[in-house]
Amino acid sequence: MPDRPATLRDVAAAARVHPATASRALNPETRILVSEDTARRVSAAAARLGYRPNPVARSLRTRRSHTVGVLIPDLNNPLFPPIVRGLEDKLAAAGYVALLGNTDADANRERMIFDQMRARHVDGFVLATATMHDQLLAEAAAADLPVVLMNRLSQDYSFPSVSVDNEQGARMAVTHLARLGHTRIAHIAGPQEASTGASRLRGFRDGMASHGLEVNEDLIAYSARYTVEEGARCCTELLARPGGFTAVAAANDMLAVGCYTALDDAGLQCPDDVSVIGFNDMPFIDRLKPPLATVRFPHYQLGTEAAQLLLERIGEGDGPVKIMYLAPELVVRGSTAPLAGLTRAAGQEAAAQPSNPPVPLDHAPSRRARGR
Amino acid sequence: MPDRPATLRDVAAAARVHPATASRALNPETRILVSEDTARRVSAAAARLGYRPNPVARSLRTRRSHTVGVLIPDLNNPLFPPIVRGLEDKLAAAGYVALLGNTDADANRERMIFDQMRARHVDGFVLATATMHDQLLAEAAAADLPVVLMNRLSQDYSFPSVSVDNEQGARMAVTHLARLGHTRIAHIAGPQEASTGASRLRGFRDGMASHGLEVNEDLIAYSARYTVEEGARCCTELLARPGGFTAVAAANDMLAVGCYTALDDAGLQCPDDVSVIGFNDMPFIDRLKPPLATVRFPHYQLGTEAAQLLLERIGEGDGPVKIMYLAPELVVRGSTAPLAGLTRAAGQEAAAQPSNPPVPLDHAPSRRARGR
DNA sequence: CCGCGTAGCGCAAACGTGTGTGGTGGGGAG
DNA sequence: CTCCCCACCACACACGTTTGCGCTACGCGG
Repeated sequence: MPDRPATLRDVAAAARVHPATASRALNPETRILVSEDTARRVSAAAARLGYRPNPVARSLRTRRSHTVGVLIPDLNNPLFPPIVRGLEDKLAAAGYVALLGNTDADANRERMIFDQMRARHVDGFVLATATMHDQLLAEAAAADLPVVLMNRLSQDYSFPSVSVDNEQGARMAVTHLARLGHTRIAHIAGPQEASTGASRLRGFRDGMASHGLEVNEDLIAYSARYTVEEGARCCTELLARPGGFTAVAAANDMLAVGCYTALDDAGLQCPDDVSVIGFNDMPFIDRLKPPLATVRFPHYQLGTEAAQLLLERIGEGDGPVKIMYLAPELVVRGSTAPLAGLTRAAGQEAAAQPSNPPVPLDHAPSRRARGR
Repeated sequence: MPDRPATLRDVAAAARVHPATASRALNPETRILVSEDTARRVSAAAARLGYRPNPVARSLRTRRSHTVGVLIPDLNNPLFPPIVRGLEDKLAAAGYVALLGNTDADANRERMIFDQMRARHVDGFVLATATMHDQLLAEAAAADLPVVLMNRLSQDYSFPSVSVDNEQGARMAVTHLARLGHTRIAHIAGPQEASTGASRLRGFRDGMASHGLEVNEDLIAYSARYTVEEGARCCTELLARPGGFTAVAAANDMLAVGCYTALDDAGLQCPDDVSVIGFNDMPFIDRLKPPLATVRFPHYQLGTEAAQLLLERIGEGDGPVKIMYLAPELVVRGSTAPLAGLTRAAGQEAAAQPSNPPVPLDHAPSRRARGR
């Protein structure tokens, strides 16, 4: 065996043809240009020599790196691993590979990573980072770089995107709480620079209105980031305000977990004193102290759809811009309970059945906690 | 501005030198070969044109892709995101980028991904996949490909590796349970093809022996994979065997979570009826129903150290093979309690202080559950 | 029989960079 | 003054692949 990996010239020599012919014979696109006989001969030689085309040389020539950049805030956020897996699986099936970068919601870091990836000549970008109106999109558009937005939208430019229907999801959360009898419902809003934060707030307001509930601005706290700490801070802040509340809808599971800590510190019980509902249905969130009720969307599929959209953009150049929404799904768990003094039956909605195809983690049917 | 990105020839032309000279002037290694004056001129021209070296062309020439392959079982396992971040951060600082592949503990998939990455000419590998004696290592060694093992060892070949001291960690878990008064301690072993599974089992046996406790084979169940389901299956199996037990040390947090489900299904309370301790201190594991006691190791640092070792291998060719162990740390939480009938004081060990630098998730000091 | 279209293949030039080799000029030593 | 050495730079080629172009041979219609 050769210590040096077989090159196209070796294959060509073995098949007694010119390297150019070997190239055409091996490329499915151009195989029709060579006779069937020689194509077979070349293929045989390639197989015999264990030939593997050098993607670096190919990239240099074709100006296609078959890599895409994926920018996310932080891989440690349990929301992202399934999404990233969906992305990578889909991309890998098409011969692409993802370079992922964690921006930590830092604009400078984001800029650095973006430039670095552009220097590496990625064929496209999937942006799941939070900031809404930034210059990166303009640059990418100017450079004709395919970009797909994930879980965010952009009004300035029109980019393909795939995201969950956040307004609808927030409405569903509010509706659930309202049906349990809650009227004073608080909201911990996400960062308003993020489209998820803004649209979930809209959905919250809309849902309250449609149930004839007053939206008291005192019952809305604005978090600066999607973290447990921020959730705790906001919840504590809400508890200090006058009026009080019996339920809180958080814009995100992380923020909801923060509520747990804040309620704990205040000596309050969830769900007996305060019902809590989150958003995202992060892995393992169903195993928390009271299992967290939340709004689920198919994480893995979000990734595959984003990959699909990007591949279409890369392949066909510019077609129609597709904006895709995935339907959210209410998941009722033990962190919400009927308002004290109501009949138990008020809370007996059927919990949605877990039916995401690829999330391999155990979703054992968690029993609803009994209200007392 | 040029629609076409500036190339080295453009820079050379702007500085009135030959491209070769420009190349040498810009490369820190070879800068001494050109006069200081021209070096300055070239640098100025490069800056003015916004020149970014084309990494593809450079890779083709230098046979260095500045990419490394990272193979892990499954990104959805919460253990891995912090590790991967450590890896990527360290690699990025050195100008490298990680291509990560999820093997799903499937040998065929692993083989495919490995080949694909080799085809992409990665400069090295970080292998965190579980199977111990495989052919991939032999191939990599034969091809002189730098390889670093993460959380696994190989006796056949000598590869650099970084992992937690699994035996010591398992001993610490057993010691903790023994000090609480438990004598009948069960073990849910990890897959024995994985070095973690084997060494934690050794540590368990060793710990039991050093406390003068009998290691009954009936109290050891072997899981096929590190999953919640397998943990539940094994725990149920243990419960069905004669003799009984009052504490269980799982080889992994996932398996421990499975114990929760199994105990729940059997109508048993943790920690009142059975104490449970895990291994890894996965993110969010401190927020479970009873917060899970476990053995922690610095995840992020595991990643950075692996990256460091790999970079050394890549840079300096072959030096001494370093085998690095990170010290584990016992984390006592509410899932373990003194054996019923003992004095409370027996369980009053000080909980280890959380002091990992980079794990940004909230580790609120979880109060120990009171044994009754 | 000739011309032309076409299938099939070879030739060579790229893509952008790194590097071995050679050549030129100037300065210092003999 | 001559020779040599060294600093500095240009030349050319290589890395492995794709692709536009042109050449040859063959078949077929006029």
